[in-house]
Amino acid sequence: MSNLDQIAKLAGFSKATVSRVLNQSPHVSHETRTKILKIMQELDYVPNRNAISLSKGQTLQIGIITSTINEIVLAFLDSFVEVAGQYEFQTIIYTSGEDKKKELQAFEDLKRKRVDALVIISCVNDTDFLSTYCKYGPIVSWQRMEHTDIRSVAMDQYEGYMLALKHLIQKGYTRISNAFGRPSSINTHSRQRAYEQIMSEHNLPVLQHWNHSSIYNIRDGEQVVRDLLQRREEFPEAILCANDYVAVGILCEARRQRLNVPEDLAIVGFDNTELAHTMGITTIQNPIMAQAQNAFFMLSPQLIGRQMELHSLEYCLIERTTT
Amino acid sequence: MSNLDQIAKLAGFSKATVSRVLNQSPHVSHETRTKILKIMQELDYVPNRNAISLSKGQTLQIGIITSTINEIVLAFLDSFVEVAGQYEFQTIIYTSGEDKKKELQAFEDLKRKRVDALVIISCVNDTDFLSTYCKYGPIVSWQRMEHTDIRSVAMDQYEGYMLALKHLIQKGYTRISNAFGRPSSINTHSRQRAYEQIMSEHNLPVLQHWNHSSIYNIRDGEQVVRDLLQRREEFPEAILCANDYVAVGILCEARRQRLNVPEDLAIVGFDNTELAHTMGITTIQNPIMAQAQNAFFMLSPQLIGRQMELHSLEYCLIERTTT
DNA sequence: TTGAAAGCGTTACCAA
DNA sequence: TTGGTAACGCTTTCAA
Repeated sequence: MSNLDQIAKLAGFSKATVSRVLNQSPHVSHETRTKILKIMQELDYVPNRNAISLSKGQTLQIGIITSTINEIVLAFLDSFVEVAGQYEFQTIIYTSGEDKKKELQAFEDLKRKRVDALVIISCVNDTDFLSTYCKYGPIVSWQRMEHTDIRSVAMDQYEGYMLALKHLIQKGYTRISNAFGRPSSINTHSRQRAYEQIMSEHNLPVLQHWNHSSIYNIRDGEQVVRDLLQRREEFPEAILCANDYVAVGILCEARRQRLNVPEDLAIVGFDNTELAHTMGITTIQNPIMAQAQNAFFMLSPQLIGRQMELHSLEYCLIERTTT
Repeated sequence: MSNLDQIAKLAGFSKATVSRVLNQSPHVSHETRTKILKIMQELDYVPNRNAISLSKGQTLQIGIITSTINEIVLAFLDSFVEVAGQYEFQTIIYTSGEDKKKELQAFEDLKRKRVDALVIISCVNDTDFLSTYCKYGPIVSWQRMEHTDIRSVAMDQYEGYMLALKHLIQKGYTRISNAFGRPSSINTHSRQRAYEQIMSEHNLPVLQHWNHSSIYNIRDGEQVVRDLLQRREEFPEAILCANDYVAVGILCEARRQRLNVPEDLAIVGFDNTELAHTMGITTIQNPIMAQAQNAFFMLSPQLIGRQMELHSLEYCLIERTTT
């Protein structure tokens, strides 16, 4: 493998000049440049990334942290990789599996300059603690955060959930249940707030066993239906789901149990993923791609010294066949 | 940010000794070690990754190349990140979007020592050309490859497809159609070979318009059903799919078109993903996780100087409700 | 057990 | 427009 020194010697110039050619400096004569470029080509030379990173103090790598990669995360991840790539940044995945120690490695990697910035999709460490890492580089979060200086790119789900609730009530459903995600998350709190508010406003019944938590995926959704069926006489008319995948699970299991959707049970998903479209599930359109792009845009002032305009975000309801 | 030099000076030792502490060298007195460790702690010191990578000539990063991240890729990616992480390796995603130039960047990054190794999930460049990069580091592929020294971790899909075909024939289906993936891929050729062989062996009909190519996802699957319905009188009894997602699309669209599954149309997926289970789709179990682990194991001799035993791979058929 | 010094391969500042 | 040289922060070899 050839290096700058060899190129310089062969060309009869100094390393400095070769470096200038590499960095498209205007202060190189045309002649010199062509000569050096020719030699680089002959030697099949490419600069060593580690040396550049060390010297510049910048790696052009961004870490992205998630407890696990599922289809919801995928939509965000995919969009983020795409937009970061447009600005020459690469993306490194850190999956924690909910392990605090493992998750912390990503933050340590910011400190040790392996990555220039960090994007949190989900995290389990204390956010106040995590925000002490902000001094090592910019950090943004998809997951909503409180009491920290880590900015979040997500929207308050209160609005979106409200949309779904109003839709159900307007359609005449009154016995409304929920399949929430992480119990302690801000999203879940927002959703609960919306639910409680509207149910009491309209004087609608709320049964304890209608509200499930820690429901994340298809299998969890299937289980919810089986749980609800335990008390058939108190069966809800509609269910709001943590995400579309939960809705898929509920829909499939409901069919398996000979329930008619939406007559026996109406279902509303969340996110408007491809699958919700395919299976005809009414859902809330969550602009994930726009949020992923915003995540990069929020990092960009510190990364590339450029302020980018953020996409404006808005929920909307997509009515399909499950309500 | 503190560095080795500062630690050394404060501790009253040389950089070499501090470095030895960092690398758990046995040639440091207990006293010295504790003293140095204490100072590191006080200064909140962590070594700079770029400096280490430059000095050692190793980055502990592995690049993984795919044209796009979809759910099938996800299963592989997720498992690979997991196993690589166990050996302290991080994973960098390169999505090419089928763009040869963009894809090549990953290989250039191997050359410029940004990554220590490469895993190809799918690629569009000429494989003979790509294999010239093998001299810069180990490369393995999930996608099957021919005529190169890039080893593949995938199985010949002939076997798996045969399993599905025999199952259908045994169940009495005779008008069998296909939804293939990338037309030029080795997988597709294997599948076609299996199909042609068994159909001629059993003297079964093969209609031109039964065989679709470039069918990759749910939407493509939906379209296949609409296409087939164009000629209702020549409608097949069964369809084999490129993957489970295609099968999902076909199943959903079939229902929408009031076709009964499996009476009017039997469906067989491929891969046995979570979704196939949920929707009760008969499919071929493809040990993706084992293949992802094998991918790392095949790199490991050159990466960590250790030969690992590969998982043995085997297909099997999972019968559910769509056949 | 410790230290001095030469790498690793760039960039960037100051002169010329 | 060019060159010399000091960073960048660590590892590793050779001596002591």
